[in-house]
Amino acid sequence: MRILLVEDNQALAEGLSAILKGSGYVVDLVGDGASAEAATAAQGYDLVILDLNLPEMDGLDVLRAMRARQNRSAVMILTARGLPEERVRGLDLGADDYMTKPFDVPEFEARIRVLLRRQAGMRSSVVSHGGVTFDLTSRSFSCNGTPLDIPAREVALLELLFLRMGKVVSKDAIVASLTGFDDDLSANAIEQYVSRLRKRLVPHGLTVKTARGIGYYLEAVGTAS
Amino acid sequence: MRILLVEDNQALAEGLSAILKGSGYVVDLVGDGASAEAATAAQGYDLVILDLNLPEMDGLDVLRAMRARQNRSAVMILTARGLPEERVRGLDLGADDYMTKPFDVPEFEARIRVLLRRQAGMRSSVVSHGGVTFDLTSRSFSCNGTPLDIPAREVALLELLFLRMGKVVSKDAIVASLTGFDDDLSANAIEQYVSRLRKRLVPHGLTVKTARGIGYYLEAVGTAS
DNA sequence: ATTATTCGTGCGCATACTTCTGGTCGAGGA
DNA sequence: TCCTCGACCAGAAGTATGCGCACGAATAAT
Repeated sequence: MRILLVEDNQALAEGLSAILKGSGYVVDLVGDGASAEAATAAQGYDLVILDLNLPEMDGLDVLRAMRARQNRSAVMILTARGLPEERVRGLDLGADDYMTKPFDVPEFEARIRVLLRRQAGMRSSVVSHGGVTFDLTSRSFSCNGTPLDIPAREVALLELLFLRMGKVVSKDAIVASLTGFDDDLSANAIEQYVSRLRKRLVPHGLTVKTARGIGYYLEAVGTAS
Repeated sequence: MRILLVEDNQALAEGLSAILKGSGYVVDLVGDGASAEAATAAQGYDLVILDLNLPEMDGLDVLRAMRARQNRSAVMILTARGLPEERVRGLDLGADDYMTKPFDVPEFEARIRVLLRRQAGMRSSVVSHGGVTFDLTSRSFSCNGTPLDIPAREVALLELLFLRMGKVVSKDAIVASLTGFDDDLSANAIEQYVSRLRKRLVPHGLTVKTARGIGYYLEAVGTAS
C-alpha cells in the first residue's frame, strides 16, 4: 500500500509519516502543490492525504487537477479550517474523507484503513475465460466490454458450463438446473441449446465439447487435448 | 439509489428520511436491529445509515452481521456517543464513515454523496459519456452545458444505466433501485420509462439496448457490435 | 383552484425465444 | 461390415416477452 502525504508543516509531516510507516505503509512525502501534482501524475498511489493549507497552490486545486486527470486514488483531506461549507466543497470535488485538525490519531488510522480497504475491495464479481466475461450479479456475458446478446435459456446453460470451465456437466444436472419442480425438459431441447450456443460462441474462441453419453463441457478453441 | 435508514428516534428518522427523499433517493426506514437484519438480508442497498443506539440489538452487531454475510453495502454510522475509541471500533468493523450527532446537514449530504459515488466506482462528481454529462452532486444530466429536462423517475433510471454504461442492469435491480418497501412497480412501468427515455435520448447519441429476458443497458449510438 | 406534467396500468400487436417432431449423421459394438 | 443408439440440425408451432398507445390517477406548478 503506497500513500502520498502532502503536508507543508515539517513537524506534522514527520509525525504523520512516522505513524503511517509504523502501520506498514509505504509513504512518500511532499511539501507543496506542484510536487504533489508531479508525484500523483508519476505514481499510482492507493491513497493521497492532502493538507489544504499549502504554499503557492491550494490543496483543492491539486485535488481538482487529479480528478481532471482521471486519477482514481482515494483522497483524504486534512485541514485546520473547519468551516462546514468548506468541507462540503472538498467532498464534492472528489475527496473520500475529510478530517479537521486537531484529530484523534487512532481515528485517523482507522479512517485510513477504511479508505484502503474500500480501494482494495472494489473488484466486482466477474469470471473471465479468454475474451469472454461473465458478471455474476447481472448474470450477463460480455466480450471486450460489449454485452453478448444471448437468450435467457442459453445464458443459463452457458453459465453452468462457464463456471465449471473444462469440467463435464451431466445432462441430468443441466436439466435439473434449468427447470423448476413442475416443468420438465426433453433431452432434445438441451441438444438444441448446445447447438445454438456453439454457433454463437465460434467468434469468441469457445466451444462446447460433448462427452458422449455423459454430458457437455466448455473448452477454449486451440486448447485441444 | 436505495438507502436503508436504521434509526429508532421517530422524529429524527422522519427528518432524515425527508432530507434524503428530497435529494431523490429511495429510502426504507426501520427502527430496530432485527428489522435492519431482515432488510439488509432481503434487499441490496447502496447505502445503510445506521444509528448505534438501538433498542434490543446494538447497531454494531447489525454491522458485524452484515459483513459476516458478505454484504458489500456502504455503511455510515450515526451516533450521539462521540468517544474516539468507539468510532475506531465502528470503522474497523466495516463502516465507511462515522458522524457524530449533532451534525451539519449539508456535510451529512455531502458525505452520503461521497459514499454513493464511491460505491458506483466513481472518483469525481461528474461522469460523461459522449456529449452527455451527469452531475452526481445535483443528480442532473446536461448536454454541452445545457441541462436536460427529464422527469425524476426517468432520471433515476438513466442514472442507474449511465453509471453502469455498457453493462446490463437486470430488471429486478431496476425495480429494487426505484422502489421502497411499500410501493411496487409493474414490469410494464419500467418498459414504459425505457420507452420514454429512448425517445428523449435520440438527439444525444445514446440508446437503451435491451437484453431480452434479462434487462437493459446503455450504449452510444454508432458503437454497434 | 385550475392547469399542466408526470406517473402508472391495461391492452393489443409484433417479435423472437422455446420447445417439440422428425430426420440425418457419426461413433461404437457385434 | 452392418446395426444400433445417441447426438445434431432444420423447420414449424406455441408461447412468453417487450413495445407503444391511450387513458385515468397522482402530483406539481401557476
